[in-house]
Amino acid sequence: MRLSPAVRVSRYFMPTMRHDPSEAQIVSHRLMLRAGMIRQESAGIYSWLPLGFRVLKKIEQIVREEQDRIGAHEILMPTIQSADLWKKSGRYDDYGKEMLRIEDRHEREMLYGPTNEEMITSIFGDHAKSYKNVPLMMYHIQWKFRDEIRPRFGIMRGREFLMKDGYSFDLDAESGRKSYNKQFLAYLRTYARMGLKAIPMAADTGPIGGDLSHEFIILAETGESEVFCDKALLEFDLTKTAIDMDDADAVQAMVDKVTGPYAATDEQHDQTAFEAEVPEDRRVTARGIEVGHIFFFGDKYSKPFDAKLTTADGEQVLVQSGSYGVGVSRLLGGIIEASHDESGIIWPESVAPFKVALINLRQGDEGCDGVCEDLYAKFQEAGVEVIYDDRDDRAGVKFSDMDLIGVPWQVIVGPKGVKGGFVELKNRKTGDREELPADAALAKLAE
RNA sequence: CGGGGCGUAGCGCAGCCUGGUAGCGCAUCUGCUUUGGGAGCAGAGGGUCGUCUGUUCGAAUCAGACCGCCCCGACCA
Repeated sequence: MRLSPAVRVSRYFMPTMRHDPSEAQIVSHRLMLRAGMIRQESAGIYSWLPLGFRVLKKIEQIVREEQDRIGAHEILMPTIQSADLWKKSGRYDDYGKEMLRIEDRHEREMLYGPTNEEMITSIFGDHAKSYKNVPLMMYHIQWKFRDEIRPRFGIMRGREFLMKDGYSFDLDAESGRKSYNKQFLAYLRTYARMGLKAIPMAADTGPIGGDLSHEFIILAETGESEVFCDKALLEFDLTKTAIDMDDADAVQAMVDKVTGPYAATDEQHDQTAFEAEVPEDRRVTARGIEVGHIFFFGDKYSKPFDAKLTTADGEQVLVQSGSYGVGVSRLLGGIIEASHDESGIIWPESVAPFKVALINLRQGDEGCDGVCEDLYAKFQEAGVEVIYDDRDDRAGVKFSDMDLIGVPWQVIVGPKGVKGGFVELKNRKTGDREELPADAALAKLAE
């Protein structure tokens, strides 16, 4: 989806706040409200304002690209589902009060979907009948609703949230593992592209057993659970390694490499094993935020939905499946928790709402206006997303707002610079500034 | 759902105890002066005090019920 390439702050809807709203406790919630990215509509339910929407879409797009890269196909299933589907799997009763149940005008039982295993299994099962139809992966990025007992932390644990959920379909468990592995690596790439260090941790596999369930955790002080891992995992960078996703052995080797070192959430943690496996100086104990969960569940859903495939030998077997979730909206909060300072958000360039903030320090000054308008047009021509602060306001207001919303680069145009033939380029993250001619700044940012 | 707290202008809050014309800071609008890190002066607009019921001559203030929101706990992408 295409986002507008450039906006003027004077014509934008960006209700920034100078003070912290009293209801926000954690950093990401406070900053998202202050930056005018979201607005709470109800407990755990938010409207996405222009700035927040842009970031949400950028994150969504990265998730999408990495799913496409491993050959998963995007679909879109509805938010509202029929209770019948869930009665078939038995989860209509199991899910309890977290499921938002509604009734239509004909008094049919419906629900706002908390996830889509039932639906995708019935879609697949109705149309795929042969071993020739697999392996197959499909995913969608859709709003979900879980009626949390106590929503909190803003977007991090809302009731309505945007989630990518993917599903794999295979003829047997061995092939299923290959699909699982592909998703595993896709997840590492996805998070890395957002500037996050996500650590896969073995998760509870429930009644199915096996080793095919991982939670992806990013480290942040405000994390909901305590996690323990080998420091080696923090130093590993998958994006630096080229790998052929169709080479099952290479993929497995990579997964083994990343799952080798000790890593566990408090639920799975074994202190004795931790101390035995990891030298003291490499033991990391921190708090983590779960931003993804992948799970191979075999025939758990294919059985009730009777989703069977005919093998090459003419036998009927239940399809083997897994599901792969990414909390897309939660990631905004996660990224902010991991990347901010006293002044506000520091977006990694890959998800930043704009790459450049163009700041006119003297709106109405012929020279400043001229340089800014010229740069504004040229950034657009160069395909650089730019937000131009053209408000007739004090410099301090603009500096603060642009720092707050976390745009990676600021191009500052003031009367002194205009006279001297230069603009100032500031890096939001490092705070480094340099003075250089406008053309040079343009060239540097257009790279 | 248990425990705690809050609801007064867009945001942050005071007023409530002890009932009597609804206030402050920031933000907004107008004018002048300012102009490289959230300006100064002067003026202006903005409120069914969460809702309902009661007590009272009179309720933001007292009582009851309800609704909403926040925090702690059990639960979760």
